[in-house]
Amino acid sequence: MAATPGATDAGQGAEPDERLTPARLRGMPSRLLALTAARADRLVSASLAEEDARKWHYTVLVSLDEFGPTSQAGLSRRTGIYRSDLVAVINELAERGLVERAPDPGDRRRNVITLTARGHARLRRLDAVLEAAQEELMEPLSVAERALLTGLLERVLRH
Amino acid sequence: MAATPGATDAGQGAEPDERLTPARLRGMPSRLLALTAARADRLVSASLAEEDARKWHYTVLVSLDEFGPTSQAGLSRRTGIYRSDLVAVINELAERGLVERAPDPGDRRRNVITLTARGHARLRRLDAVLEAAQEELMEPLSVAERALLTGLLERVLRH
DNA sequence: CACATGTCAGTTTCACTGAAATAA
DNA sequence: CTTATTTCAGTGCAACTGACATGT
Repeated sequence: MAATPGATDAGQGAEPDERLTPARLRGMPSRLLALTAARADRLVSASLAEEDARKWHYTVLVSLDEFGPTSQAGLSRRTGIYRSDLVAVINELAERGLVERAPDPGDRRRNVITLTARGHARLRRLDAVLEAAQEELMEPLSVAERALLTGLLERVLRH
Repeated sequence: MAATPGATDAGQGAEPDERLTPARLRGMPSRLLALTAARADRLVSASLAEEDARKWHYTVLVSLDEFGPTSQAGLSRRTGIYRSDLVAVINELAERGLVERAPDPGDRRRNVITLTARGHARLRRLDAVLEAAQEELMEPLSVAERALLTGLLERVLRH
């Protein structure tokens, strides 16, 4: 998803006719990964959009929930969202009353971002929505196969 | 890779500190897919860039090689590249002498794009480069595990 | 008439940069 | 003086849209 915001675009919306895909491309791991990530991203983004949320909203809310109130710079480091872009994300969350932005008395350069009660409630809702999206994505696989897939991906990622 | 051009961006370049990633995000399939696809894309794009090529160049060359001379609209349908953007891709390939653009005598709206001898040679080179990139990506996995991974991805994709 | 093709000019969306204001 | 934080203005790129000219 988003803690590395992830395959945001994930490629062209207009998928080509798969039957006409050149053989050399069909089994190529990088391509399969791109296609699958793109589908995952579409699923997740669409689910969140129905809840008036975006991936970064979720990422920030989760991070605040698990680590407690944090400065914007700290959030940026945790989430991978650029400090510049975080401003807008926090603005949107604050508008919706999901977080509060208050100056840090201990270091007056900082804003401390805090999850509100509404933010908590919204996060629980989004957790469920995300869970459902993952389920839909992995639907063709058994539980054991899902674990296998994530395990293989983790190993590829662990360099 | 590219036949659906794929997770082009694949997310922010600045990956967050993985140790600080919220637990709920860590094992999330959509996120693992996004991260892995991003890494794959970086690897592939960098390899191709060293050869003065981009993913779409490869996609178009492969498509011409496997299906023979094709109109731009046909190429667009096969590769998923927008017909508007194809113009630039074909221009770049033609500049390098890898393809030729000639009016179709049978249907004068069309340009027929043909792979040149140089284009063939370049394609063989790019095949090798791509193969090496896939190998580097999948390096942590055994041959059997690679097949397992691609098989699982194919099943997820096959809806 | 409609539809397809190749082209161009444009918007949008994101990742990303640079710099200013404030404070440590 | 150097460094960190927040913010804003703006760049670059890739996907995508709309429209036009030409031809079927």
